[in-house]
Amino acid sequence: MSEHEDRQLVGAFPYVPQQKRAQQKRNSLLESGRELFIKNGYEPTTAKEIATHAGVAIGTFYRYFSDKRQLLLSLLQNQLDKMLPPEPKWVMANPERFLASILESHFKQLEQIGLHQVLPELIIRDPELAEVLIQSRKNWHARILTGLQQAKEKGLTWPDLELEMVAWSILVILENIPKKEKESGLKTDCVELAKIICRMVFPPKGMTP
Amino acid sequence: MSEHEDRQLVGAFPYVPQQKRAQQKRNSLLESGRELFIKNGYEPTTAKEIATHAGVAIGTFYRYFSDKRQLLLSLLQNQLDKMLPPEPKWVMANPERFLASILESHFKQLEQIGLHQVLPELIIRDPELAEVLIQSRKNWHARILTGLQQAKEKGLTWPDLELEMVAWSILVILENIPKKEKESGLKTDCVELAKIICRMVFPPKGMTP
Amino acid sequence: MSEHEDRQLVGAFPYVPQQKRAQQKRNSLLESGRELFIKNGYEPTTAKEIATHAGVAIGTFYRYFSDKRQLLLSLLQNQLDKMLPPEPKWVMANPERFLASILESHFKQLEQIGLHQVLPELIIRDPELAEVLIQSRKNWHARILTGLQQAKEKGLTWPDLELEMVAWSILVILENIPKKEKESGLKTDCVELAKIICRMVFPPKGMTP
Amino acid sequence: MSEHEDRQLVGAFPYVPQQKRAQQKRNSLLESGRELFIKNGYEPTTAKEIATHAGVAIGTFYRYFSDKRQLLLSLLQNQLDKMLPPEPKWVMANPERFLASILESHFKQLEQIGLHQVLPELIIRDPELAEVLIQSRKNWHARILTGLQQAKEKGLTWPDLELEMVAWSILVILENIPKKEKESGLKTDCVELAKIICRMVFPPKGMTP
DNA sequence: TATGAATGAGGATTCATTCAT
DNA sequence: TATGAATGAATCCTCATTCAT
Repeated sequence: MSEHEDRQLVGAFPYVPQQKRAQQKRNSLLESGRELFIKNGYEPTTAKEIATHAGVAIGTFYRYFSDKRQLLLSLLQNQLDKMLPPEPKWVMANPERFLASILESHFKQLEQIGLHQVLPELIIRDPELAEVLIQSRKNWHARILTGLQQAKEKGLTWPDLELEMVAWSILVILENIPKKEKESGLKTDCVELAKIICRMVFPPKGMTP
Repeated sequence: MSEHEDRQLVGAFPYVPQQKRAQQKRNSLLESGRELFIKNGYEPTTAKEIATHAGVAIGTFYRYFSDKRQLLLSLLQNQLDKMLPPEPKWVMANPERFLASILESHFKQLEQIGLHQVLPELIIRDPELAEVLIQSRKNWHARILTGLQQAKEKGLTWPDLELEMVAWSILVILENIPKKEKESGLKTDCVELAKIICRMVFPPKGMTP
Repeated sequence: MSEHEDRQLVGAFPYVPQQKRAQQKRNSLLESGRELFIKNGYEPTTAKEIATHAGVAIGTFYRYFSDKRQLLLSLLQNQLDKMLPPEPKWVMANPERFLASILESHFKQLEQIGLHQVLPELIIRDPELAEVLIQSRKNWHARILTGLQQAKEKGLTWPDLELEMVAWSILVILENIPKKEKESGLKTDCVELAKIICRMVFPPKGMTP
Repeated sequence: MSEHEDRQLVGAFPYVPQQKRAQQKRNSLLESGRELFIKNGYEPTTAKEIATHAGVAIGTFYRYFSDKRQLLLSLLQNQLDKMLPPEPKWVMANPERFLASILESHFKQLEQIGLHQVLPELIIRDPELAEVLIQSRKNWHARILTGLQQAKEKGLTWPDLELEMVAWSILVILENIPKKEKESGLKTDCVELAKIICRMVFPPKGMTP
């Protein structure tokens, strides 16, 4: 039943089609929504636009989604799934490798990050959605935190490390890289970035902490 | 002529009233706009709402602002002015003190930060406005960068410090603190934060770099 | 494909419906517009009024017309087509018969003349529209002129006839008859009118020019 | 009391100032109204515009005129006065001279004709005003008619002349000359025009009617 | 008198949503 | 199922008019 894999969990959807043809139509709407939300923002994008872009009639839009918001939620559902961490194990020997993996998995999801641009607009208006997003961030945060804790327990980090705050700092930096790249137009040098972050966490090699 | 002091410069707008009474009304509209934008977001806030909240008729709104966007720009004009840096001198002896001053000046502007919540919504739709905001960020960034450069020239920092990226990291962290506080409900411990940041920049005291 | 016959060409408007039902609705709007424009004038007539009069919602109005002006243009498009001349051949033997035909075809278009009442209001504000109307008049003028020329070449007219100006005079007289009838409430005596006009053009029967 | 000469007769005016200064202000408003009505039409011209153009505040506008319509009426009152006929006596010996005088007096009032452009817009909406204008036309018509009658009584015209209709035709031609000149950009040749008109009225010289 | 700030009714237009075909 | 016509609430904005200064 692999067709049901991404069945939506948020809200009660009017209809998740069983037939392949219909599935395609639904996906086409999702994809159109994603593109238009990213390009024009959430509010300014109309249901009609999405339908037209997807090559279906407006009535069809409302067959698959109760409204614009629900399409967005489905989209996020999909994306948040993709955001699930690729086993973020903090490898003690070479912490920078850990960061590399996080950065890698993060940047490979550039499209999904596109949606991130849209979210701030929504968080204010949609507390339910905000909650979902905050949870997602908390997961990220927790994963980073866990890694740090393990490293700390092994005596690898600064002994007085404020785990919470460092984890948060790392999270914030990672989150904002796409924005930085977009504004500057330059690709970020991951090695340098990892070095910087590691200095927050680990004392210099030659120094006994 | 103190009445003219904060005359607005944003746009070529119809009217900035000369009379005290009218000035008050205009400010009242600005303040109402700020509150509602922060509370409900930009798009969902209507001109009528702002007028009603300010206790004036809708016509009065349009007397002072060509539209909602103009009001927002005026608001930002005010706020961005307030963001001008309070003598951002990087005091070599005690770098954490420098951070303290930045953090301090930053947190004292909590209201302005409120507006920041609104901005992402706008950046997609309003490239002109986006430009203004990006400029403002660049100023912040430049100021932090300058401080770091001076410190580096004095041999105080890690010798291989990637100035640009460190400055950007610091900026991002500072920018996101209000959001963090809002989400977690906790006040940030500035001392800890300063310590973390300093580790990105300076080698440990006892260590000759 | 008779459904496509009277597809509108004015402007690039959203939608000319393919379905019969919708066509009817569109025509109903056109007719309502015509009536209200004639009765109340162009400016004072609102889109809402037209929609209500046509028995549809305001949204439906904007489905078929981008705005009031567009509706008017469509209306004129229809009417100007109807104004195309019914073979305006100047029959040499009996010039008054020629006039009769013009007058006849002119008076049979009383509804279209209704719209003429509306036009002066628009010409000032809408140069594009004014151009269309002036062209239409020029056509009329040209047709009258051609007839006169033929008559002149055959030696039927006053030899020193100022063709241009006579044609213009006839045009003006014809154009204003509806107004005259409206103001006086009396039907115009076409025979008398024809006689008067013919005296401008032709020397008396018994007189060799 | 020559200052009172053009005291308004239409409606009850809020205020006709006695003082010279105020009179100037009032005239300035009238003149501004005239210019703007002619340039932009009646409806689209706002009271504010008129006031600004006249260099006074909007409140002042309403001191002198109850509203836009009343300003227009005052304007027409002035103009209609100017339209009073310069003793239109039909000189039997040379009828073309008569026409010359009419045409002359008519073309000397080109500015007033400017207002004529505005009237059609109003007639539909303002029956009271329409009445005034129709009366004015009737006066013109009556004057032309009288001249023709005298000529007819003297046996100068076609014996079967339809006085009413000829008078009307002449009126219509005269009325439309400014429009013609505006559209074609050419000055009308009065002599030719007079010739044409005379042929409607008088039999050829050599011919005993 | 003159000013111009304030008012708010009213017109234009959009778009989410429904429903008959 | 798919369509797209129809709806009308909601928003934007203007402008005639009033009234406190």
